[in-house]
Amino acid sequence: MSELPASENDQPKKARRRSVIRENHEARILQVAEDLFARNGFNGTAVDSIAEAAGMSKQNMLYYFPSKEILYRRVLQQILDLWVEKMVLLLDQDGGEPAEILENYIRRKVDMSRTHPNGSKVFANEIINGAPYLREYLQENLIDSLEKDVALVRSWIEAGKMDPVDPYHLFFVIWASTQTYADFSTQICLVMKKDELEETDYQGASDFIANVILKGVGLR
Amino acid sequence: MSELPASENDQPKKARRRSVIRENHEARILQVAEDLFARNGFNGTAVDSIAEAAGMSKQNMLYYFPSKEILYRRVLQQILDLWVEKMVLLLDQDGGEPAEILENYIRRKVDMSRTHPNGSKVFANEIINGAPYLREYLQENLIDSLEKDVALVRSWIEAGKMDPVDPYHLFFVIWASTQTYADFSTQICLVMKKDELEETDYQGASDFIANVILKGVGLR
DNA sequence: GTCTATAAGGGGATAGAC
DNA sequence: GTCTATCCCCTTATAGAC
Repeated sequence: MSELPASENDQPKKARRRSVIRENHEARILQVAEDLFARNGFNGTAVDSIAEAAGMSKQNMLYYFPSKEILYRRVLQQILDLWVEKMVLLLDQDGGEPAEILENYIRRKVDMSRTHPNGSKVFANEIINGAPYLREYLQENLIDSLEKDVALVRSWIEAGKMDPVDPYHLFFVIWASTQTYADFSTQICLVMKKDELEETDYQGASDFIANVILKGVGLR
Repeated sequence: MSELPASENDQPKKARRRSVIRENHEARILQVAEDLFARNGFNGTAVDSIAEAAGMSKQNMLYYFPSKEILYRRVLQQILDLWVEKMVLLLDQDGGEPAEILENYIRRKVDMSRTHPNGSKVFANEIINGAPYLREYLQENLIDSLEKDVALVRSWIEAGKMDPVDPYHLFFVIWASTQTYADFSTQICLVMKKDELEETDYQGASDFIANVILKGVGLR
């Protein structure tokens, strides 16, 4: 009688409710974990502190994510899925002009720093520390899409639409410039003497980066 | 008889030899500590592993640096002294033209990433994690020198020598672009499919950043 | 799913002999 | 200055009751 057949469309209330609880708890854990990993790094974050922030006991948290490493990998995965989906490539607007495509890319990346600063910081921590957990993922996912973007930029150069710059350095500089408003926000806030960055700061950053880079590579 | 007066120019051999040992050991510890803190962060670096890399026992290491935090602060201090001395300001060449001053600044910063990548990574880790240890130092040292640099850029703009860009964003972008070749070298190596960056990569980075930014702000 | 209890180990730091 | 021995806390993770 306690055996519940795993029927899809006739799921008993009990089972359905359990899975809703699981989803809610997992989502909450992932959210606070991202925040804490961003602020304290992997080693600096105690499982206990994550559980506390999520409003449950450590043991209960470990019921959902059996180990800290598994949880960390899930946090990374969540970030990367978002980045790959929205950020990595230029190619989602084939028809546009180079200047328009590049400017949109830059503005989207700054916007990502504004809306997902913690994800960016977790990612930055990972990379600085040698990318122990996501080296493979980057090799399998980042490289190919970047190659396509590089080829696109090369085609613009060959068509005489922009200056003959090195496309790799172009992307490295765009990534660095846009992500710095998330990763180094502490330093930026410090010198700007404010507690946190405001809308206008991100706006100013987008404008500056887009203007300087587009003009700098001969697209404006 | 065992009491040695602290005379300056008549120091007994024994004391002098001891102090040489101390200096050598401290230097070696600081060096390997910078490397390990860069790769693993503060929390990810065991005192034991620093001692081992320095070729001595943990207890012996703690004789020179009584605590891990004291050692870490010294590592940070060492990096910052170097940066402040050589990097932070534009002002050491009053006579030059804006384009020349800015280009030199950019090239020096890329060079810093090449010659002191570990220092840059330790610094980056600190900032990303909210600058717990060097917030004060930055407030006392970075802000003032930046303000001077910002004022200088403003004077260039007022003199009509360059486009009216926001000087703060200019510096944030220069910092990010130049430091990324140290901090994110793992990612850069990954997509360039090489084990480490070479001379020509830094050269290419300097050229790209200097060209794009100078042209981008109307200085070329 | 959640709790109490606890195992098991790592890591920072100190005491004291030599 | 260096070594042996040790303390003790923090942290991850598991066992088992409810």
